[in-house]
Amino acid sequence: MAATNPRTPPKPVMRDSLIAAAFRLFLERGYEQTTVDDIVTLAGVGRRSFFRYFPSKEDVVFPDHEQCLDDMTRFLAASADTDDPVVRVCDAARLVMRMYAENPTFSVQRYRLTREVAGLRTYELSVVWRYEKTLGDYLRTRWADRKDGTLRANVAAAAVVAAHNHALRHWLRSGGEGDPLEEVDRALEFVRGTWSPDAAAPPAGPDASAEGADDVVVVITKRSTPMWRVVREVESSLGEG
Amino acid sequence: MAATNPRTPPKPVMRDSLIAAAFRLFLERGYEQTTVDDIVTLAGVGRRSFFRYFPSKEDVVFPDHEQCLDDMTRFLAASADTDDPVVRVCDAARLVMRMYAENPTFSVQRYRLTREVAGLRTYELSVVWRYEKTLGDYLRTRWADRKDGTLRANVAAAAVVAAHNHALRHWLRSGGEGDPLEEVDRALEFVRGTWSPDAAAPPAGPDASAEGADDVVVVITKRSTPMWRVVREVESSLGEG
DNA sequence: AGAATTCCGGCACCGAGTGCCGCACGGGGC
DNA sequence: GCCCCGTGCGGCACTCGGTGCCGGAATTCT
Repeated sequence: MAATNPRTPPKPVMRDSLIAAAFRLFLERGYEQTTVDDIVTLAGVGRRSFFRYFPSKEDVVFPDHEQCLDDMTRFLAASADTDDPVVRVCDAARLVMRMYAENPTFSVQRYRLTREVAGLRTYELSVVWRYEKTLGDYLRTRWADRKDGTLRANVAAAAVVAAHNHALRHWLRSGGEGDPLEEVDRALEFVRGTWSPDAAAPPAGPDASAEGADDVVVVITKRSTPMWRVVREVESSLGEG
Repeated sequence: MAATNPRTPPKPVMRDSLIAAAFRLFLERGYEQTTVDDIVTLAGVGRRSFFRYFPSKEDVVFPDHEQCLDDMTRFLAASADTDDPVVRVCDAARLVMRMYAENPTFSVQRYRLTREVAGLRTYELSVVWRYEKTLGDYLRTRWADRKDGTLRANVAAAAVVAAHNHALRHWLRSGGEGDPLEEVDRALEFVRGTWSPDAAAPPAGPDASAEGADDVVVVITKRSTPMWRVVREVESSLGEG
């Protein structure tokens, strides 16, 4: 071995070396076949230090999500009230995709792990849930005055997360080829266009948005139709303005 | 609890007594403060038997989800191709809500546990994910010919699950008062009306099943909506016929 | 330099989960 | 009656993730 580098710029040297050692072992012999003792032995540190930097063995697989979640929270907190909430939330989702895109090989390797190991998959689920909750909380406050605002917020957050994950997984399955940002844009556009028709993207002129409050309900019935149901549909949709 | 379910071929005596003992201890001294040894001691059985009936300590908190997931899978597999996929998926979500509604007190107690204990929350997340995946798989096969079918399926499944959870959590937070089925119907109606405009239909539609070909397309758009988008939705939904 | 704080390693310990073995059933078969 | 065999249960003994605690070394402050 060459002489150790005397330059140690920041402080997270041990943290990074633990991540490196962990992934080396995870990829070559599997996650569950690797014990924490194996990791700390390879990294040349004490076992106790591992749990100082990572609260659990699973956390070492997702070392950057905590930071990304902070970024998203700050991003949403810094949004103006004039912005379209849905657009803002889509941009927040793009933040996550950008994090994945920064290290394609690392992201792909991690994806292979999470696909095989059930424990890592559930851990990733909990991370995704925190993202979704962050988006949902933001939408909830923005739509606090709206009737069914919380329901709308929950569903919208779930749809955005689902679209993001769709694009992300497709990109990861391809091995990190192509531009994931482009893919997630397509998916989010689909969500925004299909789910939330207000403030459509392509035409920048949303008519009757200022103080109109005039709901437009279009009912198209083809052939014979049980009218009682159509009436109920219209009534229920008019009931929530 | 009286013996209710006749569909239990094996002898669930020990299993039920383990569940009862576990919840007694969980509710009186907390989940993490209760060890598996405490449970088996109270139940009067050996420690090894616990893990014969429940693969992990968390599984004892969700003893009925496995059965419910099977029910949902069978329900979707038994659906005719003429059914509206979205309606079918909403009915599948109702199945889950019905399971919760069968034992309100038990559901509320479990809800309190999952709210406090982080480990149980992530476990519940993994269960919800399996439901969502089941719904998504079904929609994916139904929309295989559609452009962006998988994206549509993922987002729709996520929206349905989010709406279901919204109604469920609201009902659980109220302590199990009122009719949760009614609440989930409202929430699912919102999703179907807002997200998927094609073919609004009653859950048990007696019409349109005899000789078919009488498609009813109802498009409801809230607020002012760019008409080109409505037209596009109608056209695409008519193209499937 | 001396003191205080922080960082690290090495225990000892707890609890979840597993493999293995022995035992007590219970039911045929003869 | 006996023996045989499959099954369900209990009781180890063990691994491994995770935590509390303490002593020592490195670093920083004054």
